[in-house]
Amino acid sequence: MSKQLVVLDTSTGACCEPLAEAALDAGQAETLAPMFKALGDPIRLRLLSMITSAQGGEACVCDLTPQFDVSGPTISHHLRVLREAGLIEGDRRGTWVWYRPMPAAMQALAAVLAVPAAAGT
Amino acid sequence: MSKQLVVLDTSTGACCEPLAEAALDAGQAETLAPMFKALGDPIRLRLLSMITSAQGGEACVCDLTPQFDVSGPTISHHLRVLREAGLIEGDRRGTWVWYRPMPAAMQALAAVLAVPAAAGT
DNA sequence: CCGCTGATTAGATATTCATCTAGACAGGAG
DNA sequence: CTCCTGTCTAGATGAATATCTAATCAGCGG
Repeated sequence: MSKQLVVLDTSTGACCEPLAEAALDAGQAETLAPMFKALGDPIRLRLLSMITSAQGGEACVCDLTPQFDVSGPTISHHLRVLREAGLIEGDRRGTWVWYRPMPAAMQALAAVLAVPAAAGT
Repeated sequence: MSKQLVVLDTSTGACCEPLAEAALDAGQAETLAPMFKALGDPIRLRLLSMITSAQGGEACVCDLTPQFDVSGPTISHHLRVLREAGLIEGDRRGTWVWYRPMPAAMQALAAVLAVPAAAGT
């Protein structure tokens, strides 16, 4: 289910193609902006980073929470924001809840940040 | 004002490296989160996209403003947020002001979104 | 200098957000 | 069932934000 499209144009055989040739339209911006907004908090950025780089591709809330100076409910709130933005998903497994990244969403954001190669040159 | 961080390790000279192997530390998150936050508004996202994909790698405020339904000062405010986040820079040329993207900053953000390729493997 | 156009700054306001405490819900152990 | 631990929800509050109008600054042409 989490098999996802690769937005890269590999026809030339090179990676890092200039993906952002055309400007986003209003609808795309309305879709993508909430995802970027979700990353606009240091705690959420670290949470996503921890989840994404975790062994096995997922992380337990019980391992995430103690790494921050804020209360448990605050971490829960931030995880919910990331989840509602479509950047992560989670499920309870017995006592603990585990979260995984959603690669397609992250790739969609990365694509927006691809600067046309000829920008400066 | 405009500080010039480069959070990327480009020492290998190769592109598309798996940059997000390790989780961000608190300091990196504090640096990067304001940049993501700046992109967390549809108008700013479109502004950056327009500037980035503009002919010649820069765009005039006079061409950007009419494409939105908000007032001139509001566009000016959003451009300032993008500028203070280090994502764009601008200068006045006679009557008009032109903005350009800052590719290093955008690449730093894209690197955070690189999902470790071996996540599932 | 005076007026005109483009862009930014200043101040006001209504909304959104991050955080907390208190309480509820889920699941396992005795 | 009862207790305990882990996680989430609810409600409150102070701070940050997006937007506007009015005013200011920068440059150009008479």
